[in-house]
Amino acid sequence: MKASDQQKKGIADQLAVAGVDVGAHKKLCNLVILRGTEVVASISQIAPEDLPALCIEHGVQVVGVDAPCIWRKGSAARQAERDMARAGVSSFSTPTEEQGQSSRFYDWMFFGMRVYAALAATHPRLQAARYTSGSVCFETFPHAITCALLGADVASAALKSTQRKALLEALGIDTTKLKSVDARDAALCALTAQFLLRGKTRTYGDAVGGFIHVPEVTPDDAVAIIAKMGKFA
DNA sequence: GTGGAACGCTGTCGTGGTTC
DNA sequence: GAACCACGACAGCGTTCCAC
Repeated sequence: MKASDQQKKGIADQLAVAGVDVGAHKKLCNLVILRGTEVVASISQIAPEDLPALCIEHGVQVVGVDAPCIWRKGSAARQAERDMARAGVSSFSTPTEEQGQSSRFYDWMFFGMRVYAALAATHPRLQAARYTSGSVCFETFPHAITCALLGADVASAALKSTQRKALLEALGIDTTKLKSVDARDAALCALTAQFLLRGKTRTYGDAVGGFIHVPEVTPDDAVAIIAKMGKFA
């Protein structure tokens, strides 16, 4: 690792970052706050409107959110989703707002929009491909993060429960505070926030359809992570 | 009783194979 | 080559089962 990268990593590890996994009426949101590899907080069933105060209380710099930041416009999929499909990363297809209103199945997406709206005053959505400074939130999602860290051919949504837990542990994060799959997904979002602070993220999409940020690692790093995961990779 | 894991469901997209 | 269909992928939800 270059000296400048070491310095960025050190700064990123000192700052608190957060990940939010968005559910609907019953589950609400899961919030996980990381500082370095330490899980500072893991809180479940939080209303979107309560997130800013918790982020400020813990000095959170960047928030990764597991929910679409923008509805689809027209019949074509969002640019970010098309980009990921070309890269071999399957993703959930964001509907139009009208489609979202037609089924309760999409209630969780409206909760996601509430998360971005609630954070707008303290952590406005990053609307550029690269992070420069300040407190922001950004869109990401666990399967894409897993694909980015392990490779699309290794990551499996079917094994998400065990594989994502093993991935977090391979990266040195204590998962004992992360009781549910949702908490672990939020932790992966927080982890991506650390990569964003270091300038080590890959970005899919455009300003119109919104950006999706995922970690960027070297092939050697991916091999090392997979080796640490053992049978779960 | 509580919490975690597993499973099937919904809705849409992209891919690959088959048919015309 | 174009059109069609089947399949597998993702997300969250609800239910069921099992371990503690």
